[in-house]
Amino acid sequence: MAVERVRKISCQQCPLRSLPAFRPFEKSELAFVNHFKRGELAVERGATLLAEGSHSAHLFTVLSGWGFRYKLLDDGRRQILNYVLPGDMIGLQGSLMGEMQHSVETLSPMLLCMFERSRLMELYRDHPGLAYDLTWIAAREERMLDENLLSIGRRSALERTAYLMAFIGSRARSVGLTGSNRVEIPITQQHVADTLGLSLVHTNKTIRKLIDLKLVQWRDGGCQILDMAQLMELAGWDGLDEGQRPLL
Amino acid sequence: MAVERVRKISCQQCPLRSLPAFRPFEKSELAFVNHFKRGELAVERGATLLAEGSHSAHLFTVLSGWGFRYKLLDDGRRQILNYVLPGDMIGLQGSLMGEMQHSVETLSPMLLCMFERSRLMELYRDHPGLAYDLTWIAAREERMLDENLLSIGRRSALERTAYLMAFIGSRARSVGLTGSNRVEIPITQQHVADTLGLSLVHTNKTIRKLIDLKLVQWRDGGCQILDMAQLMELAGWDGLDEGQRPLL
DNA sequence: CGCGGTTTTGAGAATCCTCAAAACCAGTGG
DNA sequence: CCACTGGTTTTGAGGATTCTCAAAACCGCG
Repeated sequence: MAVERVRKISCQQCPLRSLPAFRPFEKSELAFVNHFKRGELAVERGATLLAEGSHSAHLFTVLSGWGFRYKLLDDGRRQILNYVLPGDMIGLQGSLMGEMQHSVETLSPMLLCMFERSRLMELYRDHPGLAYDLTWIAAREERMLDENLLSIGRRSALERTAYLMAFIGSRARSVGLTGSNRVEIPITQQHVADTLGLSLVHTNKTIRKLIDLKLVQWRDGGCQILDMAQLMELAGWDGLDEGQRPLL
Repeated sequence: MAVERVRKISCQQCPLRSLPAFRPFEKSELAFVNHFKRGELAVERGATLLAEGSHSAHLFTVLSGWGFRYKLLDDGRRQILNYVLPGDMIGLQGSLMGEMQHSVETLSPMLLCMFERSRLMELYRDHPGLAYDLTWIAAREERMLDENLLSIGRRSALERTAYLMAFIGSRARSVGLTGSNRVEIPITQQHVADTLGLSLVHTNKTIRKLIDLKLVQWRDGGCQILDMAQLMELAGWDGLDEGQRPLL
């Protein structure tokens, strides 16, 4: 995984932080986060950031780029568990519990914020607000997984696909990833299939229906959302109710 | 939900705490948890402990009994997300984030430990170790959901069913729920179906195969695990690697 | 004995899968 | 500039899995 260290931008002037999706931080919190941050990391598309079974889990926050978390069965069947977008933490589970039980791979070039795992205790000791935030972040992930589970378990292929597009689309929109006013998602239909528990062929036929309905577009090796409202309607999904969230 | 308050047993002499599954607590931690605990609650089978959409989420730990978390689609389709056993927390997600996004129902009479949600900040402020534990607990739930997602998404009906039996069985065993040396699980096949994303009929036919293989038994309105190792083998599942975990 | 909840069985149908091959497309090297 | 390559999308066809509908059997309980 060709990796490149780059200079460290201070958290105080992190471009993400000004987005309305994130709650404003106190000066002291910001100072600690900045102290907690070791540096930045640039990785290319297709890199494996964290590997299942590994014990040296690092702790990151995504500054830019897309990725996904997944697990494999012994015979190679893959299940994508969730996607990671700018502002999301990676490796919290592994940092707390020791061994990684899932892998994380990039879908695009990605810029990451690396944290000093050894300072985690310091965080809990001196910054209860941030500690609370970390639990909150874990609970948010849990919530997304609950939704995904509902989707895979109980929605039809068409509903599921519509749900996934709307889900990723609205997450992307919330962090300003609206390239030329239209959300673009750098995933292949194989990723969609592995997320939804469907075969590639059937996924393709299902996506085609969404394309024919003009709800999405498939271009340049990725997906564009054309009509979020209709997708949500089709999926019977109300959207994420998130107010502001913490950004570490 | 006919509810009955009962007297408060001190956390210091909580019967669960002596199980090897739980990490020993410091005196000061125990003292705080005891202070955090408001009292106990006894509910009967079939009670709805927490309801999706509700804002008055309480925070509990299960002392005894079984339950499950679930979500519903508008038309009534139900997805069971996970089960709750003695030692598990209920309502953490809702306590932190405000609104409940799932419901919790009991599968048996249940005895609960109620916590004073207003003291959560106190916990984060004065007990970093416990704060860490709460994040850990959230991460553990996330891990279980990851597993369930993998199962529903990528395992066949037979593998899925074997996985679920082994999963619940080993969780039960880890908290000493081995009634007469054989794990007994108080769920119906409808619950299994709603957990695995299968229809009731197909679930029944799949369970029958496991019964014919003498891996499980179905008796007295519940399920008994006969051969955990074989179930794990069939599912291609390695088991929970959990060491000791916190008990709040 | 009757009742409600649960499990079981059968049968036909819909969904979704696998296999296989073609089409498409961007990037690479000749 | 074009042929080649590897990755991705598309299409067709047959088959397996899983679903729905319907009814019967079972079972503890009042």
